[in-house]
Amino acid sequence: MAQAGAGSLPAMMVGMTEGKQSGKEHKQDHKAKQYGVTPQSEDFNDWYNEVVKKADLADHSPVAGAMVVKPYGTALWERIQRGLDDRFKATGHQNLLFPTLIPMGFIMKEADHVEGFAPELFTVSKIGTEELAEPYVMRPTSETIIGHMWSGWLNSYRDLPFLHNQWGSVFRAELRTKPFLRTSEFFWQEGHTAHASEAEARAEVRQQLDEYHSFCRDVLALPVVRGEKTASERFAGAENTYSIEGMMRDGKALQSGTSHYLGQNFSRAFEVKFQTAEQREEFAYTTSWGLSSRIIGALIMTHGDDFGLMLPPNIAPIQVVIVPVGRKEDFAQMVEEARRLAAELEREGIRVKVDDREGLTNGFKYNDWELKGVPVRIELGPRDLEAGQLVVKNRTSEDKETLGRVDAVTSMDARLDGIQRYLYERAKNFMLENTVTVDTYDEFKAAIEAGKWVRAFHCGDPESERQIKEDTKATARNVPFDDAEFFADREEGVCVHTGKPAAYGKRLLFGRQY
RNA sequence: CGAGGCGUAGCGCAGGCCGGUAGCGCACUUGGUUUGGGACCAAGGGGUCGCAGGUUCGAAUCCUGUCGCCUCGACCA
Repeated sequence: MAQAGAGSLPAMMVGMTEGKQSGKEHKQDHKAKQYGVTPQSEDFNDWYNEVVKKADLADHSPVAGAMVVKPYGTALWERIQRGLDDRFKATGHQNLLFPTLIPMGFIMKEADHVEGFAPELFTVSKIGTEELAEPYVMRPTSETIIGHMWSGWLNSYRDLPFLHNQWGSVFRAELRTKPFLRTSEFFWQEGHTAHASEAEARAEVRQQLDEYHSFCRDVLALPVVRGEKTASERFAGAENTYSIEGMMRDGKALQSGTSHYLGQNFSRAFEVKFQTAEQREEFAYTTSWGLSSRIIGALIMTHGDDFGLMLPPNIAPIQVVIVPVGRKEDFAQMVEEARRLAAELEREGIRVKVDDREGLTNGFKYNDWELKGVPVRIELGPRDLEAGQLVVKNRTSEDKETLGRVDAVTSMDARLDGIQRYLYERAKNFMLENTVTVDTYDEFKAAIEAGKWVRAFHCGDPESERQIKEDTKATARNVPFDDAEFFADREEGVCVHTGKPAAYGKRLLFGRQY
């Protein structure tokens, strides 16, 4: 019975595998069906674009490089927002909202900042037909206007720290775009804080990066490497930039969140100063940190497979989908039963959806929910009802299980936890297996060419980094922290590129990147 | 923004070289038969051929421009 269905699975898997290997015609087949996607191994780009579209995450808008995030994608983003927002609040941060339009002059006030952002600014120079005396820019980030406002709000050290965060979107013109990964407008959170001392500001920078890290690990099941960016990869206007880097299933790195120590650069430019307890005047020490909707791209590319998305239960908008099966005359009753079951699962705190769509075959529904990455599917039919059992299938497994109904409900939470852990372990192992340690430039090039991450010594010279990028398209992702759980060992050596003594006292992580 | 490719029904495509008023598969609607891994039969609905100009008696087709998407490059989260 249930085994009959499970029995035909391997045949289908083989079919999919053949499709991978024999080229164009099969690719057309994948595309022709509304719910099939090009296998990852055949064309990772096509796979990604098709998953985004067919899983109903996002769609292209008529505006160049600006996407529309559809309800399913937005549900995902909202869950990410809520998770992060709770964490920010728990550490004393407050949300506020700044204008999208920033006076052009503000951007000009911090030298590195201007230089970094000038090429990608959208500018508003008219209202109606009236030319503006001073144009606005669409914010590429909000350090400047926040600095401007802070200068008016800050008098005494007693006012500090400012622990602010804004949820919104920013604009950075992109000539080459990709949904979630690189769009001209993107959605994010930008935290901005001001402190009375460098030490406190630095602690904040680290705290928020760690927050991103644990959120990625525990909620998104994304293993990420915490570390500091090299000088050439630093945020425009920052003293130090730190990042979390994740590995996608094509071996490329994705910077998944950043945190910056801005020192007094912006506070000087915007006169964000205060009186100390000793009655001296001092500029505030500021930070900023951001995580964007790009993280959805990380979820897609870290966990997804040839069947589509695979969402970690802790973030999945729908954790369990119930598909009522059986003959037409039983369907209405099965839907009833499925709703009853859904209510039981909801009482366990689980997010459930009953697929009560009529006229679609079960197989179609199974594929549909697999494409959308729902972690667990339950099949409920007359036979199950009679036997007091359910057929349960994890998105992460090929096998169906037949379980007693009560057990299935009470063990669902543990099952979801298991899937969550499995996804993290799988991604972690993938990252570790695809990272190699090298000591020669030839090995370096070969490893990058093979789509790996590379751990290598570097002299710290930006010109050498530039050269490496030109040769290999790989950049220094970051210098892992001493207490990063991956790649943290301190070592001495010589630069893999120049042969000069290595900087940083450890190997850097290099890779091609999104 | 440079080079290349592509825009024809919701999706995937054919037609274009050789101009004559648009077609296929899937999806959709209705009816019937089905239903535990992408159903079947029958009858239907849906397209100013991305947009704007031009050439022509006539343009999906030829020409020019423009917008958008994809790949590579330069730039970036």
